[in-house]
Parts: sequence; structure tokens; C-alpha cells
Amino acid sequence: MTITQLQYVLAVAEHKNFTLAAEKSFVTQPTLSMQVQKLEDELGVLIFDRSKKPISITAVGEKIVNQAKNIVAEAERIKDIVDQDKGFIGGDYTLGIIPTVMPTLLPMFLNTFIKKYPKVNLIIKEQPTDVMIRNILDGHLDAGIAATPLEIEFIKERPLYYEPFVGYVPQNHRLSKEQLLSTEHLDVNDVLLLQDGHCFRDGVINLCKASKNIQGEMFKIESGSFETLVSLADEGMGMTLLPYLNTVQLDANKKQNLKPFKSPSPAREISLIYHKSELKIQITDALKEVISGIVRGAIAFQDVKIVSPLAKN
Amino acid sequence: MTITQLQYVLAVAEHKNFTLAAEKSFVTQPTLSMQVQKLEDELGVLIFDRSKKPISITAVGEKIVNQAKNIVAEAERIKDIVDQDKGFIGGDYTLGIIPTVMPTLLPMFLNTFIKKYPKVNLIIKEQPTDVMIRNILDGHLDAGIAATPLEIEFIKERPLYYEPFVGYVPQNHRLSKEQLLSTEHLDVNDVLLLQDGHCFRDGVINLCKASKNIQGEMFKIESGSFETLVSLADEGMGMTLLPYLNTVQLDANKKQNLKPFKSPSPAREISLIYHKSELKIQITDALKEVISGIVRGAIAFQDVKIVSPLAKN
DNA sequence: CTTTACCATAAATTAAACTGATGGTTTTTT
DNA sequence: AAAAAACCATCAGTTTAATTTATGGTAAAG
Repeated sequence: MTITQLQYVLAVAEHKNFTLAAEKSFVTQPTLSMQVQKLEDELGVLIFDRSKKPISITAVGEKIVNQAKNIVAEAERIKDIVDQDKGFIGGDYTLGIIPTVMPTLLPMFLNTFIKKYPKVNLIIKEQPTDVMIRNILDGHLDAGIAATPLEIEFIKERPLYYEPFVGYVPQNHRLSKEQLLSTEHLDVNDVLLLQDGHCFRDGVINLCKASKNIQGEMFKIESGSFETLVSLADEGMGMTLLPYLNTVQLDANKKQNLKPFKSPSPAREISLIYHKSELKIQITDALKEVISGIVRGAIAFQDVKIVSPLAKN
Repeated sequence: MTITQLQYVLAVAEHKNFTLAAEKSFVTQPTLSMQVQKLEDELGVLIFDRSKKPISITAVGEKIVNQAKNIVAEAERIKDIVDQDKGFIGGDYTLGIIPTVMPTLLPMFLNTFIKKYPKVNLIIKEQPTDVMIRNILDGHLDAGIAATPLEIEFIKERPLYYEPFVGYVPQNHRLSKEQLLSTEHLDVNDVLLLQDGHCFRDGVINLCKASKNIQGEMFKIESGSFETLVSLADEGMGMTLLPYLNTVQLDANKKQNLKPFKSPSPAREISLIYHKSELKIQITDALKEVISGIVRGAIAFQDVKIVSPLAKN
């Protein structure tokens, strides 16, 4: 049994396809086939059932794959140990970012980070929280930036910053005369929301629920971008809520329609989340430092009340 | 990096000697040297400092060795998973037993066990608890039989049986007229003890401490065997305490001097202890079943009070 | 019924692991 | 202080293992 064989098994288990698994492992298909067979011979069991297509994993195979994941992850950790000892920060690092954070946060820290750690090859993927969690658990992501608290087993959360919600209330709206918003003002039937799947949407709904019950489950209009929501609001379709960082790039006359909440303002907690095994922890640490250092200057500290990003069905 | 290389590193770390490590790994010394070097090259660090003899492990080396232990143990577990799936129970199994349990318990279960599980090659080693714990932690023992509770991190305890303490009080002793002993009767200065290092000694001391303080730290005589203690008691040197199973083989006229404790009798808890990683758990389970099945018939159930086997300094 | 997708096998090549012999240090013995 | 022993590294050669290219067989898709 070799680590390589285990990696091949993992590739096959993941792709359910020897040919594709071979490609992803940068070897030819016979190489991978033979090594998997050799391991099966050595153990005296079949890991994969090749009789049908797509191939399936046997019952023992499932257990072996799980254990193989452990072993391979622990083996990779040896390189981490050495890197940490050398003080070296480099190598591939795959980071997931939720859509509502991506456009505002990424430009803020990316440049600083790649300058400070030129040996890190940062690979960034935009994805919703549920996908991100799966990817962290199965090792496809080294870390993710998402709204917390999630409190998921095997996943650690390290808060980066707290981003207040800001109301966007157009002229002539029933709330347009208020100086400061309060959660009691909010009516979920009157707030323009992002599409399903965005955790910011769930956060806003939780906020509204906190003060009023939903009257019927029909929301008027939903969009995938805050820009659209703001435009819709201007058209008199209602008000909307924006994360603070999304408000700084609005043009001056739209900024007049912004209304902050009275203290403690509802806010979302944005955290770096990663597997508790702490693979590549040096890079994760470095990333955390860079981001919170930069955001500290961008968001004035204020008293906030964290809103859960999870949909409560 | 290969699992073999990691095993070589572990062998060298253990024996602090390449030549010996090579022997134990059943390869020649150059093979082992080269593979260790290859790993060091790949990682870009020295694991061992060969400049002086005996060789020492570097700081990073220490961390690498620890991680290597994980990986190798997890890798071996794959074979276990397969065995478990096949229902196969066999292979080498190294069991430690504390000296005070060895002569009474071993003959009770050994024959039954090897008949029931002929494919298991049971290797039994007599050793005190502290040595046993080290051996379980570093993987030299698959399990041990010792007095518990120990409550040691990474070690699981599964009680096998509760063995009452029985007093051996010779004629003319101040307690010889009592029908049943009580812990209040015990005076540590009057009880013949095993030598230092036996956990049964510590258990007895704890028991005495529970009722009376020690008056000076000098114990009259100490021996390594219960047989000697009984003879000494007969010579009028005091009384002694025996674990129940050690009393059944006394000859008839000595049995008259035995005095049980009144309920709840002090007792020691004898457990199977093993690493929490549960390597070879099927065999451990089998062993547990065999032993507790046999002991169930030998020790009548009674109300007992467990005495800690740990020395309280 | 043919085509396509996909895995297994075979033979040849390339790479890796291992051995036996040897040489240079360090430690131990005399 | 010299000699012997212990011990690790290196080298050249061998054995073993991993990988590739080419090809054949089988199940699913058209």
C-alpha cells in the first residue's frame, strides 16, 4: 500500500470514472487502473464495482475511501509542518468567497496579499455557502469567506469583520422621513431581496422575522445583484438592505437615500472558515491578518447585533 | 513521500541507530539510509542529526516523527477495516498484563482464547502499568490488562471484572477474631505490601490512607510475590491483602485465615486498556468477550467499592 | 446494430527500491 | 595514544515496481 495508490483511489471515488481520475492525477488510465487493482489485490477486496456504468463504490470501498482521505490529508500535513518550521508561506491555496462579499472585499485585499506573499498561488472561487462547506469538508477548498455563525462540525470559524446592514430607502417611501432605521420598521413584504441561495437574503429575512411575521410567502421581486435591487427601489418597488461595504461605491445622489440602523445596528459576521484539521494553517493565518488589517480601516467600529445567515425552515 | 519511508523514519527514531533500524525493518542499512535521505531531500529538512553518536532527532524531525506515527497507524487501520469486513480475526496481537494479574488470569482465558481464535498470534508481556501505558501509546502493545481507572488521554478502558480485596489475617493477629474486615481496621504500618512499582501496592495504600494516616513512611518488609507475603504473615509479621483470584489457589489450612471485607468490599477494577485509535479492535473485542465470559463464572457478583490503583504523591 | 465511452490487459520502458562492497567518522577498548 | 569497533554514507549493479503506449473487450447510448 502506498500513498499514491490511496490518492488514485480517492480520485476514482470522486469522479466515478477511471479515465477522468487518471487525467486529474496526471497519469495514464492504465497506470491508475493497475495501481488500484494492486491495492485491491493486496487488501483482498474490491473497492469499486466496475460491472455497471457509472462505476460504484462497494461497502468496504466506502470505508476504505474514508480512511484513505484521512491518511492522504495527514500525509500532506507533513509538508505543512516543514513549511511552518521554515517560516515558508507558499504553494497553492484555494479560497471560496460568497457572492455578496466577493465584489467588495476581493479588490480590497487581493493586491496587498499577493504582494506580501508572492509565493502563494491564490485560487479564488465564488460560491454560495452550502457549496463552500462541502468543498471545505472534502478538501477542495483550503478556506472560505462566508457569513457566520454556521457552527458546523469539523469547520472552524475565525471572524474577519462585522459588516452593518444599511437601509436603502428611496424618496417617497413610507420610511423616508426617518433619520435612523429600527428593525421594527422592517416589513418583509416591503423589502427587496436577493435571489434564493444567497445567505444575505436569509439574513435579511431573519431580521424581518425578528420584528414581524411574514404575511404570505410571496416576495415581490428578487434579483441576484444589489445594483438591481437599488434600481428597483428607485422605481418605487420598495426599500432594500445593503451590506455596508456595498454602500461605499454608490454615487453621491443615491447615498442620500442610505439610512443606517440605530445602535446596535444589525450586522453580518464575515469569517474565514476552514477545516479543523488546519491544513495550510500558516497561509490561513496570513490571509486572516491581511484581511482584518485592511478592513479595520474601512469599517468604523460600532455596536452591532449579529444576524444569523442561516435559513430557518 | 511513501509510507515505507515514514516507517523507516519511525524505526530510526525509535532505535536511534540506522543499522539496528534497518535490521528491524528487514532491509539493509544502505536501503534505509537512502530512503530516509530521500525523504529529507523531498522535504528539504534534516530529520536526524547524525553528527554525533548516538544520533539525535532534530526539532522538525520530532514533529515529523509524530505525524508519521499518525499516518502509519492510520494506514494499518485500512487492513483492519478490511479484516473487520471479512469477519476475519487473526494476525499478531501483543497484550501486556500487570504482574499481579498475570499468574491468576492468564491460565483462565489463554486456552479458551487460542482455541476460539486460532489465527490470532497472541504475544503476552508481563509489565507494570507505567511501562504498559507507554507501550500502548507508542504502538508496541495492542492492548493491556491493568487496574483502572487510569483516565489517560488517548487510552480507552473497558472493565473486565471487579476483584474484591481479601484480608489474610494469621492466627494471633489483633484482627483474627473479626468475622468481616472493615477499612477502618487497616493500619498501613501493619499491612505487608508488595514492592514499589506494583499498582496493587498503591491500591492498598490508598485504601489504608482512606481510614488512617501513615505514621512515618517506613514499611516493614516488601516482597514481589503474594506467596512471600502470606508466608511472612504466617510468621507473625502482620497481615496482608490479596486480590480475590489469588486466594482460590491457597491450600485449605491457609484459607481459614482469609477474611473478606464487609459489603461494600473494596475491590480493584481490572480493565482491558487500549489506544483510542482502536487499531485491531475486532481482536480486542474478542478478547474482552472471552475474558469477561470466563471471569463471570469465577467471581460472584457483589457490592464493591473501587480503589484507585494510582499512587498519590 | 453500430458507435461511443470506458476499463482491463500486454509488452516495453522508465523509474525506484534494494543489495553488497567499501570508505570515512566517531566512539569505545586496550 | 593507538587499535578496534560501531556506525553511517556512497557507489555500482541488480531487482523490483511504476508508468506508458497500444490494444482488446464490454456496457451504455444512439
